[in-house]
Amino acid sequence: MSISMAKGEKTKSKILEKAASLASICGLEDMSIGKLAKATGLSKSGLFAHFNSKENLQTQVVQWVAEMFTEQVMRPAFNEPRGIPRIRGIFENWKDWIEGDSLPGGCIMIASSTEFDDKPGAVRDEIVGMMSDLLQSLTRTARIAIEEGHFKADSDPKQFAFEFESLLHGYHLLQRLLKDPDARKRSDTAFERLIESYQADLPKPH
Amino acid sequence: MSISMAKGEKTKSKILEKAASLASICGLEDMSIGKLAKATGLSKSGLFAHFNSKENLQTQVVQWVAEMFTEQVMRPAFNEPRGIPRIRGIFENWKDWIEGDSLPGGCIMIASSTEFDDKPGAVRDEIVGMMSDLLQSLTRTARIAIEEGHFKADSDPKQFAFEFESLLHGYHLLQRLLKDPDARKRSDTAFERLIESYQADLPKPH
DNA sequence: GAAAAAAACGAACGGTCGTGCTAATAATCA
DNA sequence: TGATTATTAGCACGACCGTTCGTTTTTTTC
Repeated sequence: MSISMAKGEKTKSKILEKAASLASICGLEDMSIGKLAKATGLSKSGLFAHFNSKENLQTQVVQWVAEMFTEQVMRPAFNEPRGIPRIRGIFENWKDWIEGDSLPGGCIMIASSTEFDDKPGAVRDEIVGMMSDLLQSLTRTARIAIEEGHFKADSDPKQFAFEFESLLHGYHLLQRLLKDPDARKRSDTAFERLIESYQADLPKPH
Repeated sequence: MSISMAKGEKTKSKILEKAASLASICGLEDMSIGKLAKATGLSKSGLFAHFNSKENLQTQVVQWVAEMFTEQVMRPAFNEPRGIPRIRGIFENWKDWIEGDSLPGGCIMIASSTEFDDKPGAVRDEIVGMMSDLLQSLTRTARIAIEEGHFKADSDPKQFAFEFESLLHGYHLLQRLLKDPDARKRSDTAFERLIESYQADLPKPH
């Protein structure tokens, strides 16, 4: 009766998956329960019963996306060696993620950041937490690069995280709004310049 | 009868001003005609008559905001000397703009870029045009910095424009979503690093 | 001033929104 | 299997959506 966790959770996952797709295209607010019900084949009220408010649904979509992001962008990169290779891994995976390999509408985290920055409430709080965690992860990864001697010892890891994150936002703009065919090249160039400027002098002698 | 251009245009401006404020907070799509009517004191139908569809209203809001941006961010910076000072001017003015000195909800251009990147239509087209123009202006300004000898001769002005724009998006995130008290400092540091890396060697002897 | 034109209003439309209820169905447990 | 519980559906609600239309008010023009 209590440890079951059966059918309900299964369909809830299906719903959240569709919801993430839908929200990535039309936004978390514009994603209505009616549309989502149609997309999943459920009835509006049947779907609603899983979450007990729209705010709840939105919040859980954000959590779902955050897990997805961790799984597809961060975790694979942590198989890379510590330091710059790992940072490069995050960069590459994140670009793929933005291009819509997972969500058809691109990176919800970036989109919802601007959508909810002036809408107080539980959803905003969730997004703030998610983005804070992300920046913290990036900061940690930069700190590791310092420890490994890849980055200059006096580098500011939080500063690096900020500049790294900014770059991805820029890529998002070029790729998804402007559909600039040079988007990858532009962000790659900027990324190399960024790495270079943080990189420790005296690269290993060839 | 034809050259009049009187009361109508005046209230239309008032409407667009309020609309820009409202949209900066809740988004272009979530800004409803009803809310806007309440905010302006007009009746819903009276307001609607000025634009003949919501899409039209949204489009004109985007145009209005673009003009406002040019007026408050770009134009004052063009009083600065050509080259780096002018670029610095744009950067400073844009930060003020994002902080909400003009629009309470921050930079609509950035917000609507992610809101409409997957919604085809006239509004999206308008936003694309606006952002393209903006990047073009930034590119031109960087080219001038090359001409003035401030930037390295082999600098890629479009590349600079991309990195500059990215930075402002990053600032938007820190300032408006995360309310990071170090937002200014972070973006200032990144900006100086950006300028430095494009700057011509051999600064003029002191 | 009166006549003509422009601007704003009020009411209503078909739809969709989020959200409650109650009944039917499906899964689980005894 | 039958009883119980968890999951879905149907229906209805009040509110608001964008939009239309006919009327009234305000502004402009002569």
